[in-house]
Amino acid sequence: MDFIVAAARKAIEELYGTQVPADVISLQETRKEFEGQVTIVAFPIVRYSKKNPAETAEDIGKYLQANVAEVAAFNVVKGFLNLVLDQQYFLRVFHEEILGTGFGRIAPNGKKVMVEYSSPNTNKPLHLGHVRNNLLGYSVAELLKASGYEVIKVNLVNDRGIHICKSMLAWQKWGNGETPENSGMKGDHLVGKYYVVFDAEYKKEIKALMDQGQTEEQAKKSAPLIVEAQQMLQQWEAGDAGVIALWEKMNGWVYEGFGVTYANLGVDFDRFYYESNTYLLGKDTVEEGLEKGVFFRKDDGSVWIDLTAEGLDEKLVLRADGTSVYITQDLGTAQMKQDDYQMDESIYVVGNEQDYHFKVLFLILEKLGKPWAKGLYHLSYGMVDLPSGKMKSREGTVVDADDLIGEMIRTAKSKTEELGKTNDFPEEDKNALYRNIGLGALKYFLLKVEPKKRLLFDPNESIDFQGHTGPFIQYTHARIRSLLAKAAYQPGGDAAGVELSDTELDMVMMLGKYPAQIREAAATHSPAVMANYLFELAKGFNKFYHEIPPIVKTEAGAQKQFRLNICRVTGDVLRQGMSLLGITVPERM
RNA sequence: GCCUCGGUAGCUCAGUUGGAUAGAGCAACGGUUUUCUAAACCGUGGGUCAGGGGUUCGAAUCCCUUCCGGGGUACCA
Repeated sequence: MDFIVAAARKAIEELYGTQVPADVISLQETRKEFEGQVTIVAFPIVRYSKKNPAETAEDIGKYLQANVAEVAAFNVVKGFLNLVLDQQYFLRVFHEEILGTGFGRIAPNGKKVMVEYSSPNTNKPLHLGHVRNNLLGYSVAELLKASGYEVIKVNLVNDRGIHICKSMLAWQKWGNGETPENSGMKGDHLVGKYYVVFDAEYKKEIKALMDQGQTEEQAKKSAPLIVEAQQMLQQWEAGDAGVIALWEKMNGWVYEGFGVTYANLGVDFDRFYYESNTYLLGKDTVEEGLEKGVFFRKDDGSVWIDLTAEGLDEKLVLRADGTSVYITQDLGTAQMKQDDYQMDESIYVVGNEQDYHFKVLFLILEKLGKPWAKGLYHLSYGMVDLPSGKMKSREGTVVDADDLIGEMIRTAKSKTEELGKTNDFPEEDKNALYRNIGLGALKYFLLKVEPKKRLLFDPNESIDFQGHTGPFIQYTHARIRSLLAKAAYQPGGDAAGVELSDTELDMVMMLGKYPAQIREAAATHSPAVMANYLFELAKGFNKFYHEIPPIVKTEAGAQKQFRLNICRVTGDVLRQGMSLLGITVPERM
């Protein structure tokens, strides 16, 4: 629509003798209740026209109608100039751009971006919060790929630390040699079970100590279990062969379990980093900062950065005993990732409880003069809450990822069977379909909400399969595929002899937006943008489908071919767009 | 306390480079199947865009302020 802006500026120049910047021409889609497709707002122009908005709009409308071939007519309503574009214009756009093979494919931009997501702890299974993280990370990576980036998906696994030692210790004490094999329990769940056991036993000890007169704080520090876990962590850091072997064994179980969950979610990674390899990094960076005078050392030997000038606090970057803290590691890891890949941008998909951490991290890297620091971005997303509030593993209120996936598939199965449309499917296809629909519903549910907003999940209310949902879009796609098959669709056709009805025009306009939607979703790191667009498109298609006479039974000709082309492109855009959300669409359902 | 992110229909959410009478889905009610899949379509009702002030021709959108909610503010990660 750039040509409208250009023409309007020319109109103003010729009518009023003054040049105006492009942003004076405010273009918007014409609201449904008025005639036309594009609207120019007259108010910003009045200071150049020196006339009232209605007269200004009238002037420009007349000029455009006379001088721009595509402008067939216009009307003015309260200072809004609504332009009616020629049908031929839309038909040309449809046949030359939308119908082309490259539609929706954006050329490589030569830039490399890293997306770090998932990044789980290895002491317990994944829950709904992780699911949101994984789906967001995967989708953002796909969106960036589609908008021209080279993408590296990275998972930074937190595989060491006190929490893992807790599981290890509890298993050692009370596990009786239980393994995933002999118990039939998924590895990550098994390890998680002992994490819970640890916590329960630890609490008992605390209570006992408090009964003996200790304060809660003392008790928490002196309970034998926590002391033992800390010793275990020290042994781990010292490279104790027995502890390392146990650690490797139990982490192995967890990775096997995570692998299954990742496969079910359909997410993947190009590279895994492990904190056991990175937790010592960052000390060089601290040295560098001291040399550059960005950091300073206190009398006790601890190293700090003063960010009060930026409205933040003083922040510790190295402990007095010379060991790393979280941010030390992250400074080092950021440098390592940069050295490994030399990417232009780097996105961290991490919950909003770490907003402050990343603000500080990026600021420090900038102060250290890292040229790549400006390419860092924290994709911060809101927590997934239950009606009762936050999910808490200790109170057993977490929604387990594997359970949820299983439940979604079962629900999809029962809903599908209720409808009875797939009774003739082979068993294998049925199961694939249930999985398709169940996961489609779950993924869409999580991705349609703007990332930074918190998300409410009610375990007692199953996720919908009707209305603004994944299955709605999947259904629309299946319907299109079925129709095309019945009509024995063949590509081809041109604008000659085609008349556009209102819904057909709507479809052409909506389809035309697809590339811009990819760009916007990628630029704003928001799968929700794509999700909402696809819903609008599917809704528009269903309306179109109901309004026009049955295509299959229509007599062959330009109009029929045009409608089939609309069906085909809509199906393709739905399929491609959903794949950018990590959702697959079925051929039948 | 300070920092930060939210608050839009009964519920879940769209809508912010400032534009027309604020939109969907669910739920409720009514209609559509001798027509290509009714997981669909059409219609009805439903709003103090948290409150107040300001800027503007025009504010859900920008500024100030109050209230409510989340998160952060560790020599934890």
